[in-house]
Amino acid sequence: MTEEKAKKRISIEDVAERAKVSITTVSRVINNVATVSPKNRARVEEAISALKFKPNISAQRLATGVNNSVGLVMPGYPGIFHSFYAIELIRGVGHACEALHLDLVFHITNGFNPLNTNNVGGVIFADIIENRKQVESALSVGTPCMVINNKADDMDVDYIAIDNALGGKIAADYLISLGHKNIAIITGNLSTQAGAFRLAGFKKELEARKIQLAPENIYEGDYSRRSAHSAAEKLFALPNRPTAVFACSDDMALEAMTVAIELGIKIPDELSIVGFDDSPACLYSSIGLTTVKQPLFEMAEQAVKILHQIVNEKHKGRAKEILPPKLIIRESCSAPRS
Amino acid sequence: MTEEKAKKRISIEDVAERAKVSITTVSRVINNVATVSPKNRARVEEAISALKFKPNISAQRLATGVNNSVGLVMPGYPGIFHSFYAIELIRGVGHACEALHLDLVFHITNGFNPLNTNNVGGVIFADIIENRKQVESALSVGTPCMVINNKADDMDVDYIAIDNALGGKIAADYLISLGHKNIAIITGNLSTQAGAFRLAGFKKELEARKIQLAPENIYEGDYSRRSAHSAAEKLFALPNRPTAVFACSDDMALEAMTVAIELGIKIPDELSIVGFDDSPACLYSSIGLTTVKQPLFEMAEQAVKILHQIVNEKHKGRAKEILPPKLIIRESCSAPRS
DNA sequence: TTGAAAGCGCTAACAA
DNA sequence: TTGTTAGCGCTTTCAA
Repeated sequence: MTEEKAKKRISIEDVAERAKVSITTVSRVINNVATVSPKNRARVEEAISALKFKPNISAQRLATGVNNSVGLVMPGYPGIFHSFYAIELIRGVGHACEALHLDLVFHITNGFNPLNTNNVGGVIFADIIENRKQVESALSVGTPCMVINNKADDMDVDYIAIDNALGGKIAADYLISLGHKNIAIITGNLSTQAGAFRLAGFKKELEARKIQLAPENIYEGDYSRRSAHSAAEKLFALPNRPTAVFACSDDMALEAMTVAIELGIKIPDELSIVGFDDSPACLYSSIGLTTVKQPLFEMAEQAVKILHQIVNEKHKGRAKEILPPKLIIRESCSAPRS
Repeated sequence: MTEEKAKKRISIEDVAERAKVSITTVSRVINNVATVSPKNRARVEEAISALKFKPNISAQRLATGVNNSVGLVMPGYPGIFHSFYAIELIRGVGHACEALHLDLVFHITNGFNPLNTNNVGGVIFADIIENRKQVESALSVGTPCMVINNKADDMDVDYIAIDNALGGKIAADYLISLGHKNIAIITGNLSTQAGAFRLAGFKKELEARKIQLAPENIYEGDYSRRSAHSAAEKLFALPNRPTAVFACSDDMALEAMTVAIELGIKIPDELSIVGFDDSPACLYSSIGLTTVKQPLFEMAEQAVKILHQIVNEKHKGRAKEILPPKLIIRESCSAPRS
């Protein structure tokens, strides 16, 4: 056998040998510990770059017990990745991880498979729909968790969410202030918090302002364009057609707009529409969509920061943050024609 | 001091103790080794679930030297995440990782910061724009790498890409077969392979079919809607206005369509448009966009599978795969008006 | 079928 | 300022 064995990865020992110091000293320069003589530091650095040494992170984690990575678990239902929502979360989390030098471990879940959260320092659950079990399981083994986009008050977990009720209120308030009295809503999926809260906030504001919300003016959608399409058709065929509609997502608002245009209904003159999300799609519709913008990116970023504090035990108490959405006015609304 | 110390994580030893076996036996059941008596196996399993034990993955990796995670590094330039391209890659990679039980470590890069690829089994580089150095560095320390969307023939690295030249040819072929003779192109960024190859394939096919491509019918865009907007304005103002245009991305095609409509040019009667990507935006334009679809999801999935083979030394030779795009016909093209 | 013990590559007392 | 050494939690010979 003259065969060579595969050359093994180079380790801290190889570096130590070449630099003629102990592995401890090498470890010290890796970790920027001050107590290393300039001479030794230089030699170690030379050896590191000559050998192209990169520390073995698994070994570091095992030795320190510290794991500087965060898991991001997202529900894997079809279409989620084509939603503006998911993209913004990934971007925000990614950005924050980058800034904090955290590894981002990305996990798409069906909600049922058990999750081994033991290889991450903490976990961010982007929404909890089907996967409450996974959150509980992570919590039970002591993994720091952060839930995004759910007011998870029933769960003894830290969370950060959008104030969806406020979002509904903002939409209602704007439409009312424009003078509308016959207002409709195409809701999101009401089994999601976002869907339910937007409707609730909207309703409440109408009530407070003494505007009637007729039952036939409430149409339950599910965020999909399909659902908005049929909702819009029914709404626009009403004998007493609403002069304004609040669609609980931009996709749905855009679809409603398309239906209206096909029907020859003039926007915003005959119909005002407000959406929710401020997705890029708004910008390229024929009529700029007025919408309620949610700080998704910021929410995701903030989630990472808080999780990081929790992991480092720098966070006091449960985090329960609620971020306000805000109105972006474009061209799709006006006062009703009298 | 009556204070309790934080309870430590439960380890294989705790399980062994409770099950009254050695840690070796516990390790065996974790790893599904056959040689464990049913009785012991049952006891270990009981202990594991009672204690909610989850193996420490860093320790496993250190002990085995095997790292079942793949890094995905994406360029971090602004806007990438709003591109259909990036999303499809993430989806495809995520899906394949899920199927192969690989951890996906997501890394957004500016292209300059050094990358420690030592904590992943292999790396997928989604496109290489600014970050050729990072690829070379990963390669030099022996990390298995896979480049996506670049025919990286100059780099001794495995890659998988789309046949962009074929994409250009397909678009040209379709337009020619419809009877067009005055055809224009709005190119992508020509400093990217995709941009350059699509143009080259397009040009070549026109030449082969003896169709003249006038210099003023070639307009260099950069995939952005802005660039397409000004390109379209110039193109449509030409004295001898083209009857067909191939825009090298759907976004650009859609923008060109918008400009045309504003100018009162009828699509497809007076102008045929073909795009590239088959992004979801196509479906919701007023006129369905005929486009060249690239198998991005499949490419990403395939990249993971190949990388996985490489890591496990089950791949013979360099992978150099090229996937064909295909034409999706919708409503934006017709024969030219004679 | 089982267990003792030697690492995997690194960090962190502790001693010098 | 430096080095020795004992782990971190797991896998894997090797013997029994």
